[in-house]
Amino acid sequence: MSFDDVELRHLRALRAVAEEGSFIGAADILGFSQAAISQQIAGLERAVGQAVFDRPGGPRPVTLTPAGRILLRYAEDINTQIEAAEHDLSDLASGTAGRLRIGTYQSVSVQLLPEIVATLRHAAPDLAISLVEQDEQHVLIDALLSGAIDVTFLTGPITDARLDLTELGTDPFVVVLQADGPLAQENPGRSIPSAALEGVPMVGQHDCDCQMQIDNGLRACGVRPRYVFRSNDNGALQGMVRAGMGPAVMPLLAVDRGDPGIVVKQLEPPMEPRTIIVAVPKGATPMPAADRLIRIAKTAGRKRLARAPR
Amino acid sequence: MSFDDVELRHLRALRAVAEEGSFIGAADILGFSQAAISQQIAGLERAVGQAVFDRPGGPRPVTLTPAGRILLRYAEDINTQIEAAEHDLSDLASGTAGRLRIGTYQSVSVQLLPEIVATLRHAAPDLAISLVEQDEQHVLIDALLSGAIDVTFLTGPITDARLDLTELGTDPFVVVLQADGPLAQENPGRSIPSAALEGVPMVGQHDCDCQMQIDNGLRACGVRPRYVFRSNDNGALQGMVRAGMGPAVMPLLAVDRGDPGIVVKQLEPPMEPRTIIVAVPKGATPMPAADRLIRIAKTAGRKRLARAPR
DNA sequence: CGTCGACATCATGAATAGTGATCGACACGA
DNA sequence: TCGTGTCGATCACTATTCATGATGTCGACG
Repeated sequence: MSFDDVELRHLRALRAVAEEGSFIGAADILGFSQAAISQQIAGLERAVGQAVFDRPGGPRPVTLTPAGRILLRYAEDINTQIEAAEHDLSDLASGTAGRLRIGTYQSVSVQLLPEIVATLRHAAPDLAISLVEQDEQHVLIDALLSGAIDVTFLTGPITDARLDLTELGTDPFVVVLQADGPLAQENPGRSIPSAALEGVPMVGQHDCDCQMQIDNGLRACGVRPRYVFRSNDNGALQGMVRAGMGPAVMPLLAVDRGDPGIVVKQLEPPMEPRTIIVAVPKGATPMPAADRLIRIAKTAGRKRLARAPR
Repeated sequence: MSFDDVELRHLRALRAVAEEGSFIGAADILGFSQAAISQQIAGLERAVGQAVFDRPGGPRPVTLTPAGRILLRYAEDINTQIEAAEHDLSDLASGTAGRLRIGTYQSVSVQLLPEIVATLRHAAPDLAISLVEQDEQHVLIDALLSGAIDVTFLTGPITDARLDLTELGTDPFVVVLQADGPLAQENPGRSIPSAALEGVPMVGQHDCDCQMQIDNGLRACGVRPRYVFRSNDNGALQGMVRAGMGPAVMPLLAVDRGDPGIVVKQLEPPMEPRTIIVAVPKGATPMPAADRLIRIAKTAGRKRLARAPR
């Protein structure tokens, strides 16, 4: 018989008896017989090795011993914890409260995510959403697998057996040109042949997953890109295009199409587009809030992205 | 099946499995079979209404679900509480730590209590001793019965069925005279007849339990006391005696006998002495620290007080 | 494709919790 | 002082729960 035999049942009985001042009252509250309460308290006292109640006998109320008072204080605290846990878990189950940590990267952050987050906030006002922006995809994946984030956006094509992937659609790579620059004038249509970029000084991001995909795509078209300006800020890139530094190949999502100083053209032949993906850990129990996010993201993707391939 | 069915056993299993990453490991730690752990986790999951572990199957370790992570955090907290409770209770049982609140009143505070507290501190260095000084006895008794203090000094004679009384000894009432005043010169022996006080201006305390006992005692000897100065500070009273304001009748414990300006004489016939008593609530489980205090106080009483009557 | 490792499940026996009845103690009122 | 009522303890009994060992199932790995 030791302290480890204390169970929540005992603490609940302790609380009830202390509140009611009688075993019978506690029995009523807890829905047990008086004998059950008597035995529970006896069990508790055996476990802690000392009496927790003084029983004056007769119709007088039982009172806490010093040990009982100490124990009761902890019992109250523990009860509070349990209730908080219950609350948190029901929040989690409903997906409408608690915490959702979302991994994201720049181009998604700019255009797609604000709309998704707004919708999610509206659907679950008490959900604490936190965003982790990180342009290196493998870092996002590591964070997801380690539990540092609950769900993350990624770009495909990608296959990873440890992830559960949901494709939202595709985001084509486009060429961004100075609106009245020579390349735009030479190519008045909606597209521009990839050969037109060969040897042209360009602007682009610093080496990252996204830029590598662009460069690989260009090389596949026979273009060896030459960069005269690099920045990871899409607005800065677009500003440089506008200023005539050179064209940029960017994912469409990253382009601010309201800018009159630039024009957007499709590459001919088109590069394989990247797919926008939401990922959660494979096999792991999903957070309902993450499920909700994915549903919302799919809706947003249908509206804002090209149809997903296959 | 509801959240109320969660028991500490479940949380212990949760912790063990989460730490070990396997049911079998947890079973080893807790000293159960693997089947038992499996059932405990299953019971926990039924109680909370959602899975707490993802079982990937095969030799890969089980991992917490989001719900499991939340629950585990609370489980850790609760475990901490339980351990703290165990610690506090063992402190209480040994009486060497924790908290002891002692009720006291002025004359005990001055001479008897410092020695007792010093001894107690030496015997139980980690015990947090707090003193509540209050000269109105019924307030001390109320505080004791309501649990605001754990043990209190009182003065007798007293009978109260709600209290468990321990008499430490008696503290006689004595007459304090100006050393070279007329009353001292007229009564060179060790005692003074009560009649000598009749009509003499005296100094005494404001009306309190103690002073009432003195006045009743004097009246029983046929003396109607007349006070020309009152203070509840024993030092002030003694100073007034020294200054020749008049004699005082005080409990011996309250007299600073090292003062050469005063002499102490027994009253003849003697008044019924007050008894010094330590009280704890009757019937209630005693605090071991209170028991220890009482034992120490009895020793101190034997040394410093007259033998307790009968 | 078979084996191994790990969890689930099942049948069983033991421990335990809960129940209703009864006992004993105490305060209170006649 | 003696019922009397109230309350907790205890008892015997029942139902539930718990733990076990054996077996089943699933996935990973070679």
